[in-house]
Parts: sequence; structure tokens; C-alpha cells
Amino acid sequence: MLRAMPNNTPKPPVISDVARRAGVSVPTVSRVLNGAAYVSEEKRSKVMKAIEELDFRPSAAARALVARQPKLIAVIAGNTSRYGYAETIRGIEESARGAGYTVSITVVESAEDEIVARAVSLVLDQPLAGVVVLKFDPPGVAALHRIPKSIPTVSISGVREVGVPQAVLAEADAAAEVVDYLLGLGHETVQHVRVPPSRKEDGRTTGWRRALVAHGARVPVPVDAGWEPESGREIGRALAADPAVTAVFCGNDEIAMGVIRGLTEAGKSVPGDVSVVGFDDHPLARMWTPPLTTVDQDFAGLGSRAYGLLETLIAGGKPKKFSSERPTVIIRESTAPPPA
Amino acid sequence: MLRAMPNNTPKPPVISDVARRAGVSVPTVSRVLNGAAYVSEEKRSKVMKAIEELDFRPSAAARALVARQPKLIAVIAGNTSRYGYAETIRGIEESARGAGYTVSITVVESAEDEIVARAVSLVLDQPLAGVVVLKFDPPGVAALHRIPKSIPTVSISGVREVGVPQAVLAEADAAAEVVDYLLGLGHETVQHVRVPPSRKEDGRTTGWRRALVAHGARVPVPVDAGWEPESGREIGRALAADPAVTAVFCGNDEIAMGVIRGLTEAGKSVPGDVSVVGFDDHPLARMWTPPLTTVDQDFAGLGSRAYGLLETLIAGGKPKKFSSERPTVIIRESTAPPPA
DNA sequence: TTGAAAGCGCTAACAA
DNA sequence: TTGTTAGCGCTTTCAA
Repeated sequence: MLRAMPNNTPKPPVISDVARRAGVSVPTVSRVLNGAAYVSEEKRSKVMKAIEELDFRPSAAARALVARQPKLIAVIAGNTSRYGYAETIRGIEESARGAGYTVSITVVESAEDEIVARAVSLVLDQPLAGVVVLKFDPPGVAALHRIPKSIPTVSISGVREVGVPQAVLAEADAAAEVVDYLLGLGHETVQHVRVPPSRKEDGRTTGWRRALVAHGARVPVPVDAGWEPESGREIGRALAADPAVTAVFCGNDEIAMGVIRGLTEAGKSVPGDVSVVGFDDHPLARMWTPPLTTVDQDFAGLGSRAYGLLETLIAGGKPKKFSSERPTVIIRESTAPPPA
Repeated sequence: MLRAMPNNTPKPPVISDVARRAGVSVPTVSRVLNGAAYVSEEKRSKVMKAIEELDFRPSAAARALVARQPKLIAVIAGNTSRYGYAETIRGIEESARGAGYTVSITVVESAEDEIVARAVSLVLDQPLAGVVVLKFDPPGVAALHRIPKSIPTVSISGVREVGVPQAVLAEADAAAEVVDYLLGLGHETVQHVRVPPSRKEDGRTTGWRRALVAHGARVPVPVDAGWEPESGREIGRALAADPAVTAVFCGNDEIAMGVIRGLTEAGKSVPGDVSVVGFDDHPLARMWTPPLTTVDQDFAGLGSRAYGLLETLIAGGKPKKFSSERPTVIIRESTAPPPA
């Protein structure tokens, strides 16, 4: 553990050091620092010089203490490095940075009470302007429940839910469109391989089911995959054994790639024997063999919209309850009519 | 832009509110907060109760001001969402969180002076315990130069460099090993497709060149790729036209996948006609067709080691100059002897 | 245009 | 065991 020991670096200069060196009062230094108020050219330059010489930086802690709104936005997520998460965070950070905010990220490793409490508490220990919670998974959902109402908060999700303002990517509609497309190609039904859901059922699964039912098609039991492509591979191998499956809709591209690999290893051809669709439009989806039919999700835009909602909230405004957008289906070469 | 408007959320409770409600003095509240000193069971429970009721959280800003070390670590990077970056950040965050730190991320979009200055300034405006700079690219390198020496700082890189303490993944050695392996298979030389380097030459290129020279093999002119797999594809197509290239060593897996795709599209077989090696062991590398021979880089471990260095620095200790580790070559199926 | 004084929310030192 | 008194480094009145 870290001990509170004296730091070996020299104590950094403070504002009074600058004032003394420049021969002015502390508030005057503060004035030139903030570009505000009137300061004579003479003093201003003296102060600037002193700042340079001392390599002075105002203490962020002191500034934060004094009235000023904190300039930190916390992002809470169950994961930071998987494609969708990373891109969403990128979108948040980019927008936030543009407005002068820094973003912190903290991951909640599981939905277990103690883990969630510890992570949230860590987050709240910083001086925060607001928080964005990625509700892509159970840890995210659990974390949201623990954020005090007094802190401006928005969430990000794949489905509309009541609660704090929310940026959403309307997955269900896109999923339904995928199924429509596949059924239109002549497939009798569409198998679904889903990623770990954030709740009982995620938007992709809901949309898939809805479309199947709307078409009067048989609704197969969804197969659960993990987050790793490897789990898709195993499922692909298993699916290959069932001649009834001619079309598979996967919860994300990585899983789809794994499924394709498993199918191929088991001797099936994609899309000749079975069509496979992913979700997300991962950068490698178009490089895949065959290039993957998938759904483009603008994660960065999603993050950016979440920031927008939060900004309104922080400013004391009343943002829309939802900022919703519809992902786009991208048809490439992993889908075709079923074998005759 | 965000205006400094009054917030609509109620002003959060402060320590004096708790003290008043509990009928004790402010320092007493502080004492129970910090678990220190003697406080009677009676008052302690009164205070706890007041804290609960008010949902009070001590102001991090005030705490930071008063001697206590801030609990925020800033990560500065040229990117946050690409595989290696995201994983490295994950490693940092995980270790930092374990020790009670939150991590902020801010990206530096280019090495342009103004951009770098703005980003760094944003970072320094937070009360920081220390900073980790990802020197994987020019923006990262530029940012490092702007961090004041008074702030505990470590960097992360693929090659050893003088300066602040550094966590390194010894790319050059691994790259050399790849070339040794390929040459051992019988290839006359190895073409190199590199990702945008952080400096004149990155470790992967250095190791590749070194091994080639050591074997007395011809050293081809490296081909520059971008970060997108798509750029690899174009290069692959171009490379297919040159019968002299039978082995290609790529700067990362995404590029390698693009190269393989380009090669394949141009009618070459991998590894029959040309062998391709990637770098990073991306999660999809083993799913690829053919499964990719690559180099496993433990990015999360790298991030974790960087945190370790920083922790020592923050505690006032003197960390090693380098925490170096050697990536491992992973041979899969995208490499074979050259065609007869 | 400038400085003196007050105070942000908290912890540390000192008495009691 | 507890309260009183001082600040931490800065910004913000308020006078001058």
C-alpha cells in the first residue's frame, strides 16, 4: 500500500511566492491568472515573468475548493477496452475535452454489492461535475443505483428506460431490421447468439424476437455466448450440427467472427450454407472472410450525445429524457439466401 | 459552451451541516470520517447517523487542499480505443483502483503545439497525484515534454529511453525473434509494414532491421501503413505484385489482417505463397483465417507496471528507471516456408 | 487599478 | 474525549 510519505520532489511554488517575487499582492496575481479585471500592463508583465521563472501552476485543489464548478466528469462502466465501450468512452472524452472537462473512468468489475459500492465510492471521492454510467451490463446497472441524486447523472443504454436522462442507440429496431432482411432472403427463421445481457433481455434480443413473431416465424431458443470470440467459435461448431439453422444473428461482431470460424471449421460454408450477421460494425468486420453483414453503431456519437445531455444537466437545464438514434444495417457478404 | 449557471440540484451538504445535525463540532465529524483519534461511541453513532441522513460526502477538493495527497492519476495518450492503448489503460486503471486511485484519461489529438498545450493544461487543472504518459505516438511524446517536473510522472513505451521512469515492452527483441524465425523457415528476407511510429523508428522496426542485418539478409524499404486495417489491405494488394516478397512482418495485428486480406484478394495464398506475421496478439488474431502468427504483448501488465512505478514515485521513493518485459512470439498458421 | 480581508470545506495542533 | 483556533492556496468581495 501507499504510505503518506513526504514527497522527494521540491515543494511547488504557490501563488504567494509569485506575488512576492513580482512585488504585487496575491489577488493581483490571481487576476492575471484569470485574465479577468484590470491589471496594469506593468504589473501584468512582472507577474507573468515571475510565473515563468518559478514555473508556477495554480493548485487545482485550491481552485476546485473555491466556488468553481469541478471540471471532472466520471464515467462508470463494466469494461473499458472492448470495442463498443472503448468507442463510447472516446466519444464522451472528446466532447468533454472540447468543453474543458477531464473525464475519469472507473470500472465496476461485477454487480456484486461490495464491488459496486467500492467503485462508486471511489468515483464520488473526486470533485465531480457529473457522471455518465454505461448501462451495457449488470455492473453498470447496479452502479447507477448507487449514484446519489444530487449529482448530475446520465446513462447510456441500448434500450429506453425510465430514470436519469439517457443516450440510447435503438438496438431493437435495428435487430428487427436484420431479421426482416434475413427472412426476406428466404430463411425460415433466424437463430440468435447473444452476448451477456445487461438485464433480462437486451434490445438486440427483443428486436429479433419481435420481428420473428411479426413474421409468424418459429422463435428458436437464443444461445448465450460470452464476450470472447472464442465462445462464438464453440457455438459455431455446435450450430453446424443442426441442419435447421441457416441464418444466425449474433450479439456482436466478435462473436459473429467466432461463430463463422466455428461453422467453417465444422465444414459449413458462410454464407453458402449459413448466413451470419454481427452487430457493431467493428473495424475488422469488413476485413473478415467473408466481409461481415452487421449493424453500424455510432458509439462515439452515442458518447457524445450523453455528454450533451450531461452538459445541460450541469448547467442547470432540463435535458430531454432521451437522446435516441437508430443504428444502420450494413449488408456485406456473410449473408445470402438459404441453400436450396 | 457551458455557462457557469447555478445548478438546479440542491447544494450538497458539507461537514458543518453534519456537525450541526449531530450536535458536535466539525473536527469531531472529521475524526469519525478519518477513523482516527478517540471519539465516544455515542457521538460517533450520532455522526454516522447524520452522515447517512444527509448523504454527506467529504469534498475531495477540500481534502486535497489540506495536505492529503489527491487520489487522481491522469493518463495522457494519443488514443484510447485502439487495442493496445485500451488494454494498457485497463491495466493502469485496474491497479490504480486497487490502491484507491481514480484515473482520468485525456487524449492528445496531434503533436501540434497548441493541441498538446491545451490537453496538458486540462490535465494539470485537476488535483493530481501523478501522471502516466503513453509514449506510443508523437502526441504522447510531445505531451510528456510539457509535464512539469514537479509532478510524479512515468511513461510507457516500446523502447527504453532516458527521462522519467518507464514501463517498457521490449518490442525490438521480439521483432528480431520474429525475423529469426521467418529466416529460419527459409525466407530470403522479410518485408516490413509499419504502423505510424512514435519517433524516427519504433522498436519493432529496429528489431526487424537488426535481425536482418545480423543474418546478412537484404533489408527492404519498410512500407508505412496507417492505423486502419484498410490501409493494410491496400498494401497487401500492392505487395502481391512483387514476387520477391514471401514473408511480411506487420506492425500490428489489424494491419496484418488487412494485409492478408489484400494478398488474398490479389490471388495469393497465405501462408502458401507468403507468410504474414502480426504484432500484439489481438483477441481476433486466433480467429482469423488463417490464425495469425503474432507477438503477444501484455499491455494490461504493462499498464500495471507503470502504475507500480508511479506509486513508488508518489510515495516519495525512487523507482527503477525501467520496468521492462519481453513479449512472446506466438506461432500459429499464417507462416510457413516459402514456396518452392 | 490595487490591496486587505474574508472564506471555500476540511484537517491538524492545541487546549481544555 | 472534545472543542477552539489556525491555516491549506486560491478567488472574491469591498474599499481605497
